[in-house]
Amino acid sequence: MKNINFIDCLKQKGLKNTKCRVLVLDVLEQSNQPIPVEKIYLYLSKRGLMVSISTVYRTLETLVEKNLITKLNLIGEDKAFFEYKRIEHKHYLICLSCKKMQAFENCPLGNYEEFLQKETNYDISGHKLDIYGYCPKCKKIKNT
Amino acid sequence: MKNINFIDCLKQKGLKNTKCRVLVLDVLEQSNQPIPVEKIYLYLSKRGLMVSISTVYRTLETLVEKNLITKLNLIGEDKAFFEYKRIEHKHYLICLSCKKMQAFENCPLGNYEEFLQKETNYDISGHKLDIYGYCPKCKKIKNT
DNA sequence: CTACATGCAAACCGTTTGCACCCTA
DNA sequence: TAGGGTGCAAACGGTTTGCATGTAG
Repeated sequence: MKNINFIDCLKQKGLKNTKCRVLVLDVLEQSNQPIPVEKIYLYLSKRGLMVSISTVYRTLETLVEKNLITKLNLIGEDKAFFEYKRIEHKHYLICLSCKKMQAFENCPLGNYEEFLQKETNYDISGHKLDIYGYCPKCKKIKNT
Repeated sequence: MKNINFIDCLKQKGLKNTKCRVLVLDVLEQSNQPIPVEKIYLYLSKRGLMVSISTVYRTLETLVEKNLITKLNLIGEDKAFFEYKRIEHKHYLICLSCKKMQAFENCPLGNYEEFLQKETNYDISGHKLDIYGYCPKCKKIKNT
């Protein structure tokens, strides 16, 4: 029962154990791609948790602050997406047509950050890389 | 007088030559970093062009459609930024504290897109890479 | 002269907030 | 039982839109 992990996880971060928080973590952890707020809200209610949308926003904000999830801004979307923060470093290949987001794990940056840090004297904390294109299905449709 | 270029440019794209469009292109072309809409609006009025904010939005939308400028969504900003679309391929090193955006031109992706295209069978059209950190100045402040 | 560009104000939509109430620890 | 979490509704801020008017080609 992984939800117990989430409960511990919340406790460690000094957060109270709340149905909403646990379920949000669960929903995001289950998903293999970032989700917009409305969908999170929807999933929660599907699982029988009726919360107000503002609670969802507040929950997400808290979990971002505590570094348990990540907020994403994607091209062509004017709302925020969220994803569970895994240990692995991930990037997404995003289909411009169907919006499907497929993760790929090997990061092409390599040790470029270190190099850039030396070169610019910045204190680099991370990067954001998304690759855009058309998935095999949409590519076919586009070309017919 | 580069504005003549812009006029030609608009004509080529089948757009009417408008003060607002030319000036927006000029403002973005002048800037060495992406600008939010309000600032564009401000610059226009500084240069003596009083337009309504909706015209600015419509202008930007049009120019994006015609591939003359690019719309950006940046982490931690809930509004859109725009930049002039140059031939060179650029990425930004963004300071999380002062929000300064410094471009760097050598793209660490190399031929990774080709590789990914072969591997995934996607039709890849581009990518978005931003690197985040603290600039030398803010880094110093942060550590004191 | 006509299609497209603009101004204005209202609508929109995602997100945030103030306040009263509730519940976890 | 105290301090954080929640619901509700209103506010907010960036962006879009409908419609009447103006203007480039």
